[in-house]
Amino acid sequence: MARPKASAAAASRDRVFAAAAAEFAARGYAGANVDRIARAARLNKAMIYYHFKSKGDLYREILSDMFQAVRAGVVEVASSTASPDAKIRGYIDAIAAAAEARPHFPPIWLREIAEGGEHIDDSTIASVRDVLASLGRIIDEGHRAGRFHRLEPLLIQAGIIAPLMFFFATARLRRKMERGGAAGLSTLTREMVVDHLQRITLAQLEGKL
Amino acid sequence: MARPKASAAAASRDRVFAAAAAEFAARGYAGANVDRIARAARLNKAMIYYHFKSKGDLYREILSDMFQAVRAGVVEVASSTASPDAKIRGYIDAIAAAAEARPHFPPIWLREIAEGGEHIDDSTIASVRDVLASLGRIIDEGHRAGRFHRLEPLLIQAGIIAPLMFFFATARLRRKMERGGAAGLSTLTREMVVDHLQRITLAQLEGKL
DNA sequence: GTCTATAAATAGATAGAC
DNA sequence: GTCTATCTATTTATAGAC
Repeated sequence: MARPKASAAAASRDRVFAAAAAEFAARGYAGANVDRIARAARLNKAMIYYHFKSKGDLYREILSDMFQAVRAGVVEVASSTASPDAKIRGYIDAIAAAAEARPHFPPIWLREIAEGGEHIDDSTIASVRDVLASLGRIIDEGHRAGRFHRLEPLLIQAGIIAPLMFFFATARLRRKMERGGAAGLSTLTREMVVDHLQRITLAQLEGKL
Repeated sequence: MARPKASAAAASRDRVFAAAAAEFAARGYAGANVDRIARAARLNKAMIYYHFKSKGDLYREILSDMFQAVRAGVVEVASSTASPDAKIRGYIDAIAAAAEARPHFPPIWLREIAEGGEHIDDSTIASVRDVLASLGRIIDEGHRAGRFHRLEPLLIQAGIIAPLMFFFATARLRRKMERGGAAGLSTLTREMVVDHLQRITLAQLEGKL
C-alpha cells in the first residue's frame, strides 16, 4: 500500500494502483474508467474489484498515499535540528520531491481542490492539516529565534504549494501553448522554480519586503 | 454570449450557460451531467441541445468566456498610461476581479490545467497567451524605465495566478478542514491575498530580494 | 421555444468458471 | 488469482409533438 511500483514484475494490486493513479490524474474521478484502468494494468475489470472494494475506494487510497507521503517528508524536516531557514528550504524541497516522485500528484491535487475535497476522508484531511501545521511550527521556531516575522502560515503555504503544483501540472499545457505560438515556456526548470520559491519565501519571512 | 446572467428573467440560453458553468466547476467536464444542468436551468435536456451543439461545445464556450474576460482585463491594464508598478497591481487586481465575477472560473481553470488543456480550443489558447504576454509587456516597460529587473514572466505569472486560484478555489476545502479540526483557515480575506501578492510581486521585480 | 419519450452507447459492479 | 459474460443503471443525444 505504501509505495507501489508499476514494473512488469509488480504484483497485480500494485499495477492496478499505478494505472489508476495515472487514469485519475488524466481524467479526474468521474472521468476515470475502470475498464481502462484494468487494461493499462494488463488485467481485466473483475480484478480491480478483487483488489479494491469500489472505484471510490481505489481513489481514496491513492489520495491517502499522496498526502501521507508529503506529510512524512515535511514532518521530518520540521522535526530536524536544522536552522529555521534551512527548514523552510527543506519544506519546499520535500513538497517538490513528493510531487515529482508521483506524477499523478499535482493534477489530482488540483482536481481535488476544485471539487472541494469531496473524496478526501478524515485521515487524509489530517495529513493535509499536519502539512500546514509543520510549516506553522517552523515559522514559530524562526520567530522565537528572532529570525522570522510571524506571518500567516496559510498565506505562506499558498505561495509555496500553488506555484509548485502549477509548475508540475502545467507541463502538458505549456507544451500545447508552445505549439500554439508561445515562445520559451518550457525553459523553466524544476530547479529554477524551487530556488525561486525558496528565496522569496525566506525573504518574506525575514521581512525583506 | 458575452456575459450571461442567471436571473429568472434571463433568456433560457443564458440560464443554460450559467447552470452549466456551475455544474462543470463542481464536477468537472466528465462528471457534469446534462440532465442536471437542464434541471438547474429550469428546463429539460432537449433545450440544452437546442441551444448548444453538444456538451463539449457548451463547455468550450464557457472556457472561452472565462479567458476572454481575463484577457480583456489585463490587456486594458497593460495598455493604460499608469506607472509600471501601478500596472502590476492592476494586473493582479484584474485577474482577481475576473475570478470573483465568475465563481466557476477558479475550479474550472484548475481542472483544465490538470487535464493538460484538453478542451481548450485555439482561440482560447490565444487568450491565455495574451494574458502572459501582457505581463511580459509590463515587465519590459518597467525594465526600460529602470524600475524592474527583467525576470522570467512565467515565474512571476505562476506566483500570481496560482495562489489566486488556490485562494478562491479552496474556499470549500478550507471550510471542510476547519470542521476537521484546523483553526483559523477562513480568516484569510480576498484583500489580504491580493495585497500580499501585489507587495511580493513588486518586491521581486524591484529586486528587493 | 419547449416538451415527452426513447434510442444508443457506456460504465460500475458482480456471478461463476477455471 | 485471473478470466469471460452479464446485469443494471446512467448518460449523451435525438425524434417528433405542441
